Amino acid sequence: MSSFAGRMKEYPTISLDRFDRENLHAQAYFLSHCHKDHMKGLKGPLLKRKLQFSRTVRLYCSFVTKELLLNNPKYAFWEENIVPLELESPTQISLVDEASGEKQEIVVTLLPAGHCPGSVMFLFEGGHGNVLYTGDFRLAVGDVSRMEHLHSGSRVKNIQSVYLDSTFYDPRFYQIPSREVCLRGISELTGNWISQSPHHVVWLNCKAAYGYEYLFTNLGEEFNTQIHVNSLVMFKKMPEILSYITTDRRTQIHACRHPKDEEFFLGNRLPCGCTAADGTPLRIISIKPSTMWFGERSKKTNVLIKTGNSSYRACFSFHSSFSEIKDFLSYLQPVNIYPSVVPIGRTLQEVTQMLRMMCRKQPDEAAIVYKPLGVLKRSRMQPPTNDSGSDEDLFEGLDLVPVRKKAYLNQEAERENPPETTAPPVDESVPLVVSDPQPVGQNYFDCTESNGEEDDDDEEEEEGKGDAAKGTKAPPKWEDFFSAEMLSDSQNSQSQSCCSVRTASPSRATGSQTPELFSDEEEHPDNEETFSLALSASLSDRSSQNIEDTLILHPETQNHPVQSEPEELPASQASSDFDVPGTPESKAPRPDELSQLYRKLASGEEVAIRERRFT
DNA sequence: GCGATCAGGT
DNA sequence: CACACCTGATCGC
Repeated sequence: MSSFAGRMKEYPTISLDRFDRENLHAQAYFLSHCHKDHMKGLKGPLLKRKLQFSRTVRLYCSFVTKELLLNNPKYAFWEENIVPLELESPTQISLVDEASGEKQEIVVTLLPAGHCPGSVMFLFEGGHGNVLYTGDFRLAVGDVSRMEHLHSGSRVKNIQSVYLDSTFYDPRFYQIPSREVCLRGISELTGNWISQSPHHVVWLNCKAAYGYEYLFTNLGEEFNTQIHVNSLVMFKKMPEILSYITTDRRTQIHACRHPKDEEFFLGNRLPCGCTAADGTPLRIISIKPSTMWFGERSKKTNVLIKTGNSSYRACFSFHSSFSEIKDFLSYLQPVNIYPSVVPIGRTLQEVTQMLRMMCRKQPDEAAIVYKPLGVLKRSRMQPPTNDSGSDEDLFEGLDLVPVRKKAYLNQEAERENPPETTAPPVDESVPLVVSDPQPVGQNYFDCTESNGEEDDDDEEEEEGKGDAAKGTKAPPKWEDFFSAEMLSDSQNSQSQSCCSVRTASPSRATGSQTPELFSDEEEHPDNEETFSLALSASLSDRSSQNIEDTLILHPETQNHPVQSEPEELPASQASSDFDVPGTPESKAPRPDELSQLYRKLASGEEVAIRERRFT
């Protein structure tokens, strides 16, 4: 769960995904997606009051997120202050200090995050550098290399800091089967079951959260049916999702919920109470999407596990795996990385240390490391700074020191996996000093920011002992996962001149579909009235044959090798300089445009990932 | 009665 | 298999 306190060092007057405490004073708010752990304080009375007195405070998010948010009346007071932004459209925003009238301009670009419908990452470009706040994300290996707005021509933009969804940034979660593979597993199991008879139904035991929608749309499409859910209202403006869900219980695929649904299921009942008309009992299996991960060398990559007579667990992840995150970071090579999550069993120090290895190597640090006696002192460019207060208290409780790469020379080289994605050079061109905030798409920045205060280095031995003492099974040593090769790789890639892009399966930018989002929106199915499936009683009973106990599906067997197909990329890509409309308040789209937008966003259409980009 | 927080559940 | 929630108990206002 996110423990991000809401603010970024570079732009401390804005708050993201946190709306309580210090964040009450922010000049602008950003919501990456509509999960509750990213909405803390968002309906608070203090914030509500603030809005009544402020003329300038806005909440920026995607169109889909706005729609999902306003679906809950508790957030309705935001309506006038929400500015939905289109994906991949750099937008200039004024940050206004209402007391002094001071203004600061910043450009924000929403990038698809693949976490749930409407989920985005925020790229900020302004006087204090380019920073990327990922929110929660699931991107496949290679996806980042196709994101136009992270590039400037053929170069990767110079990213000062990444505020990272580090949920699975731990070698234990080295690999998580791809979305496509997981989907195929679920799809095959579903198909095998429901084709046996009309009485065979599948219950998708999904938690109440957005993110499963793409499962519904894909299954709906594949089996030419609709999935039964409790409510359609949240998707009323998202036809691409809406067309695959229904409140009509006469369907063989259900994702409905009930507070006692597990109990129901044990009694062979669906959460909606649906039964067969003629008294023939339904034959129900449950499929529970949940995260499954595998270590680096594990050959076991089953995406389905049988957990009971008629229940299954299916692999499904909202978050990128360790190797996906590594790919993402080693491509971007930010100067700093700040984790927003500490994986359980880990400590912040460990994660921070692991992340250091993914940071860009700082030239002056190389000097420090390799030329110990203070040779060369490079002159530093100080970023323009108006931080008046101390930054330290921004990150309450979290010891978030700028993470920078150090030399780790003691790794055994033993890595067979080649670097996942090769990064083009980072654009370190000298920033123009910004006198005029208009020009956007430009990197102001500086790669040698505050150095500094790094006093805490070696605490990990203690931590390790602590873990052992607690009896927690010690997670694998992370050092093993960063071999010398990898370290040198991230350096090499800087000197590489062209971008080799892999064609990994494009990730769905925005999935779609889920039952109830907000708890306060009830409307439970009425279980008194049992609906009947009007079906013939031809029940082929091969029901209770035992299926093997564990694994059902090996993705490898159907996985198309994700080799790097060359992909027709001219080595010299025309550098399109991005035009940035100055759209401080982003005009409201017309209704027709809007519904198109919703469709795109909601369907998980690959909005971001257009092949055309490098042509 | 509402909200925040925690424990415990899936 | 560790997600993103629920519910229920307790406490303070």
